[in-house]
Amino acid sequence: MSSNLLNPSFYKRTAKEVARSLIGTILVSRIAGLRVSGMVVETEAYLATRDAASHGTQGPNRKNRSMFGPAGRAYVYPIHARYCFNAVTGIEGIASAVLIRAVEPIDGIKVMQQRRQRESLKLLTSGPARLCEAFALNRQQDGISLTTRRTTWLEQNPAFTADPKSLRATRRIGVTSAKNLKLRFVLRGNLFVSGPRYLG
DNA sequence: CCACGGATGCGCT
DNA sequence: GCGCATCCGTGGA
Repeated sequence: MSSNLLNPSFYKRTAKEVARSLIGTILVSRIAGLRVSGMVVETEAYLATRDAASHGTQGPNRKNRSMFGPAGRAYVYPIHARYCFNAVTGIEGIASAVLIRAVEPIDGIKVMQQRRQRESLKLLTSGPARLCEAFALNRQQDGISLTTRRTTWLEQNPAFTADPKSLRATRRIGVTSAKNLKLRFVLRGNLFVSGPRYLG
């Protein structure tokens, strides 16, 4: 049971490795007494070096501080009046993280529908800010540990076997710099992957 | 299915 | 003001 919980050493790797490894794992939140979960099907890595799109490139400030913290904590930031959720990776003091861009809903679908004000399963969690709303993630979760089962965490999924053919790397979505790096990972063909179909 | 434009709040110039 | 790791509704193929 608790052996499924992803531990700090899982996150103490490069953002690219962690982004790839997170595909197929299970994201869980238990907030306001409501538990929801989903399988991670899309991630993006934001690197410690040579990545102009990373929020860490300007050095630490109040907004991005948790990105410089120890691996296995959350980095939640606001954008366009919404929130996006990251897992911090790598070495403490150097900013790197993995953005969770989409999950496939598993438990708590009614709760997600209520929070999202939508019925359609496809629109509940297919996008970084959509899944934050469905999982009730916001700045209150910024900096919290993901390696205890407190409010938000990630688990290994025993039912999922990573078929290398189903894992695909593409360019990241929405970034205005470092566009050409292939740091987005998706489960090929999964209905809940965000963005245009031709990107994989 | 895809492209487009407007809305949204925050931090910085 | 403006940019932003976004979302949603609309309109056309």
